[in-house]
Amino acid sequence: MVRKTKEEAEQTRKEIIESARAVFHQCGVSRSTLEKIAKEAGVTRGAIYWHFKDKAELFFAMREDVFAPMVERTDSLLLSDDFANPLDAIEASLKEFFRVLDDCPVVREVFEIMISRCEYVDEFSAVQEEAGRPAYEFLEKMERIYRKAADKGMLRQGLDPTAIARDTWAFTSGLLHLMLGCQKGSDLDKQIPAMISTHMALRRRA
Amino acid sequence: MVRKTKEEAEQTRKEIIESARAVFHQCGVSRSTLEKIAKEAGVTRGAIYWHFKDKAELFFAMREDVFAPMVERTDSLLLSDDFANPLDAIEASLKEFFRVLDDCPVVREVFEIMISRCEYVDEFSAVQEEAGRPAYEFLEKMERIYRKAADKGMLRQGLDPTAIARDTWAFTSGLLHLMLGCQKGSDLDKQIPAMISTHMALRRRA
DNA sequence: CTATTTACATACATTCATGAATGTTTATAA
DNA sequence: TTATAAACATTCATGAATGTATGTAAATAG
Repeated sequence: MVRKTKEEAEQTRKEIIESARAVFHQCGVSRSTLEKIAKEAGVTRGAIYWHFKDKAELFFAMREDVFAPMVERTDSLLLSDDFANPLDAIEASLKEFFRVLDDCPVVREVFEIMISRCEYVDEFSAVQEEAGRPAYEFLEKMERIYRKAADKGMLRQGLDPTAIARDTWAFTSGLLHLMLGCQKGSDLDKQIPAMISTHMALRRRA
Repeated sequence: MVRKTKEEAEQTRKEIIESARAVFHQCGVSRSTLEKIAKEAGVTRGAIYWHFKDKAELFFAMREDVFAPMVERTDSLLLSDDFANPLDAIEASLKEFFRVLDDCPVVREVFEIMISRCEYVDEFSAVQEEAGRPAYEFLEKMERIYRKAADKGMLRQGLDPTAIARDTWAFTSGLLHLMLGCQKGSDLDKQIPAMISTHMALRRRA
């Protein structure tokens, strides 16, 4: 039985991506053979080669599925007008980001793959650059919002918006890596909201 | 010409490690074949198998060569008695860490390999755990020193040593990852000392 | 209704990469 | 001085993994 309908084909495409995520997460990207992924998805390598040019393209597709919604989600909080204090927008956005990471296994797995189960060389160095752009955009957003907070007088005296934006930038990156890196026996997950609160409290007006 | 003297053998061992670092950095660990590494070192795979059980063991050796001196170096500053203010010890230690990373290519390459050119699965998941321990020890040290600073009255009012230790922990991890990840065209390197100063200034008594 | 694609499965050729086995000198210990 | 073992080089067998080429049945366009 071959030649499925268009919707069925789209479904197998999704199943291949799901399987790729599972196998990537378990074996690491380089040790994940297309045969394993195909078997996990209940298809043959032929199906994968039909939908994707090679493993790299499959990897990109898997990543994009998760990244875009994530950025949109956090940005909507970051740029929301519902917060009188811009610092509250930052705090809410950061907490939302890590909350999703904490209780959405799909998202978490993709981030774990990207952080500790992929080697960024050759075809994959492009991924690293693409992941670097959102990071820099995050920095710019932080700077803008901290400046707005300063204008509104919500920032603690003597703080430079650019400088503390960089501090928040590094803090967020580090939190992400620590959460996904040293997960095992640690109860870090539960302390993250408090850590974010502490971080923001450092820059609130007394 | 075979059967070198003991010192010569030790020398080729070191050359193998050097070559492994170069090849790991260029190709990523999984795509680094022992043949490539051997050729780079001017030996054959036989030599590598003589000195190391397999690629993983070679990887561990390469890592250990760089890590231990690094921890010792930063710890000596961190636990030094030369600083009247414990916060100065932290600041000096962090700056020293990133200074070495910045102008010692060997150290930088090893960290880059560990962060973005290695997949932490199977044999290598042990590496991640070993790298996680120093991270937790760093957290504990931070906590102790911040507490000491609090006792001496050098800490800004209302700050909890444990909480800001975690903040510094995440900050440092993030700085490391940002520095090694998004290196390319950014001038991040030059801003790192200022970022550390800013970070510490946030917790100094006004 | 049939011609053409689509959406795969199957088969094949080729290319590494590994680990072990074995060979070969030569330092070194006795 | 010689036996032993160190420090490699060479060779071999084997097992993936990849990409491509080809087969094929069913959906769909006309």
